[in-house]
Amino acid sequence: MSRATIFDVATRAGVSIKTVSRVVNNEPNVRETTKERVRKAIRELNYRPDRSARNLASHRSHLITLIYDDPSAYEIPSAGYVIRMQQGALRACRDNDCELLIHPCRYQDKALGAELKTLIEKVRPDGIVLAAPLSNMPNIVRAIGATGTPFVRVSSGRKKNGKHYSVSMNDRECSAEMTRYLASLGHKRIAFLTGHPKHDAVKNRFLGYQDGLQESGVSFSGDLVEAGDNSIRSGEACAEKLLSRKRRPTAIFAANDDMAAGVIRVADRLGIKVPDELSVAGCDDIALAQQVYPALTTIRQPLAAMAERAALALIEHSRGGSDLGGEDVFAASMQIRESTGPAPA
Amino acid sequence: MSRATIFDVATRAGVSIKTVSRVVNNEPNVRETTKERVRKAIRELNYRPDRSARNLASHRSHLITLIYDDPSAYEIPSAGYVIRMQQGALRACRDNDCELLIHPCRYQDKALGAELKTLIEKVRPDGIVLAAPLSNMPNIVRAIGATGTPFVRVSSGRKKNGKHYSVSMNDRECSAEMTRYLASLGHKRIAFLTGHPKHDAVKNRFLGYQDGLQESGVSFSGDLVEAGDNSIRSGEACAEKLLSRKRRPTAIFAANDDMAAGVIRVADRLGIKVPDELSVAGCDDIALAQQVYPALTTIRQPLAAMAERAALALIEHSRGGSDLGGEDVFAASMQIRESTGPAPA
DNA sequence: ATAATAATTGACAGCGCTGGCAGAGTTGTA
DNA sequence: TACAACTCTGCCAGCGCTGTCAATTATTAT
Repeated sequence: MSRATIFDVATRAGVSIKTVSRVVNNEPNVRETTKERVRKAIRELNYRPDRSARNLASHRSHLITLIYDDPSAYEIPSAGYVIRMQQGALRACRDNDCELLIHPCRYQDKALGAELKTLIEKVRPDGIVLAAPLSNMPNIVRAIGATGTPFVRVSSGRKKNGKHYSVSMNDRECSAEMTRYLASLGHKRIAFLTGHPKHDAVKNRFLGYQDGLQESGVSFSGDLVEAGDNSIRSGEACAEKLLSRKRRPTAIFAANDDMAAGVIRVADRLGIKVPDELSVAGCDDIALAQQVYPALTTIRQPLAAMAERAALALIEHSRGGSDLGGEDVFAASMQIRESTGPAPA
Repeated sequence: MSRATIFDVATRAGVSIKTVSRVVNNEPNVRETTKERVRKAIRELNYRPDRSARNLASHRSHLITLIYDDPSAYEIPSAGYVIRMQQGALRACRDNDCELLIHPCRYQDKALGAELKTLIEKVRPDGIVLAAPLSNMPNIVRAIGATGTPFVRVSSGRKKNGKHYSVSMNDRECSAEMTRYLASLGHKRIAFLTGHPKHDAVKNRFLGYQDGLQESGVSFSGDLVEAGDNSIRSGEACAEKLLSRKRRPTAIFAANDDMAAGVIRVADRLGIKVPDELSVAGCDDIALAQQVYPALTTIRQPLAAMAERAALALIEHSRGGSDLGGEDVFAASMQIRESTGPAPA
């Protein structure tokens, strides 16, 4: 026996297929008793609307696409970043009768704009969630915008761009908070490791660091800033420079967790006790943060919640709801663990 | 101007829509000159077939669903496992005009069978890739089988089950190889850390360890086996027991990388040099394996390739191709890094 | 050359659902 | 009581494509 169609349900409930459609889609103006009769028939026949037919007739795909830079392409550990985004976006989709399509890609790819354009034309999703760092790349944003498909940018760094709705994080404020926290522990020489210059979020963190110093009455010194590139290795390199000085810093705040892990590793090699002689803080709260010893004090991004909000906005928009505009800012939260402590006397 | 339909293409090429359909779907029996004319029209109109219409008419969804246990549910680091599976499955889909739907879930969930059944009835994918450990759970396999949707089990441990096609790994052989490798370095006291008893793959590794010992002429001793549960903590606990003995092992082979990382951490604390005084080997080659110091010798699973094969088989099957049956076994590969070396004199 | 066969093309009926609109039934109001 | 203003329901025309099958044309065998 083949699967039940809307016609079977209508027949069994003694109504027209249109009425069944109304019940299935929660449209108004159906008498409660009728509704109940239809629901009963649906249950009895185990009826499930056919997605293709529904999509064809309604001109909606019920598909949201999550586009992100593929971490496995570089064997970097931030797979967790992706998983958490997926989790949030999926939550929104599952709650709203949509499906999520994922599209990992490589931000360095010269032809990425064209690739995404083709993808979008093929799939025709109702909306697109564009994750950082792609969300901060003007050519990508432009390519997607050109397709006319609604999209939401999710980025850790805020960026003034009134044209598109975006979901972002208070990166700068949070870095300032972390800096103030370190200062409140008595640290005076707080170093900062900047990250990859192409990565916007990381710039905001540096600004936040400067804010925090100022707010704490600690003067900024360029000597205490080393430039990394987000990798563990670069964190090690920076740490070696900083920790081999006569007056070394008592705290190091890295723009991401990988570099912070590198700092911890170097401190260990040099016999510098963390946190007794050196406090180390990171940013991102990747899985590694809890795997290093001592566990890393860091900043946790509400990635899942951000992606969920983004997907939700798109779904509502596709239902003919609200316009997509403005910006939603999520608050990151400090995760104080074992790698930070009072400044040494 | 709205998007071009098959009708527009047909008109422009001066053929019937059916012929356009033939060209688009690579059906045989279309004259080359006609084909070229149609292709030209397609290019000029930037025509893309409508997925919904096509799916509706062809009774295929062009959707493959990847079902897996959600790592982010436990904050465990093996997000990389999922990412690699996704990558492989996506490759197959992208190459074959299909899309991938992901469905993370929790294997402990009592109602998981029902959840999956609902999902499948709603989405009606052309096929399902079922990842370990779900692929080894009889009730899940049964629930999915009951829907009638073709599925492929992907598991690291082999399992005799003639009924369904499955893609698996030579876990046991590979563990034996690793054990022989350690023995060949002169190690006589090679300890093994078993993993979570519910995790099938891990059992095979223990068997492989025993095989390897035997093949190397090293006698097995229950004293050298400690029971962990796959976590870093349990690896630490096991290592503490093993390394505090009067005659401690000179090599420790852990059933997964997390536990191996725990061993390295303990060795470090106890001042035991790795690999000079102790060789450590793991299994899985998660990102952490390269982040610990020294980098971990381990076994790399061809996860992406396995998932790709699985998805490919499903796609071919959905095209009316081959039956799904039997088993494909993939070979894992040893990754020899810095954590293993000659046995101390 | 002619019949038989194969290759190529087209006509058309759906696939299962939603949107628009009209008709029927109800309630409210003067 | 009559009429307007709702609320509820059904009819039907697609949505854009594929499957089936018949028609037409090219090729090969006799």
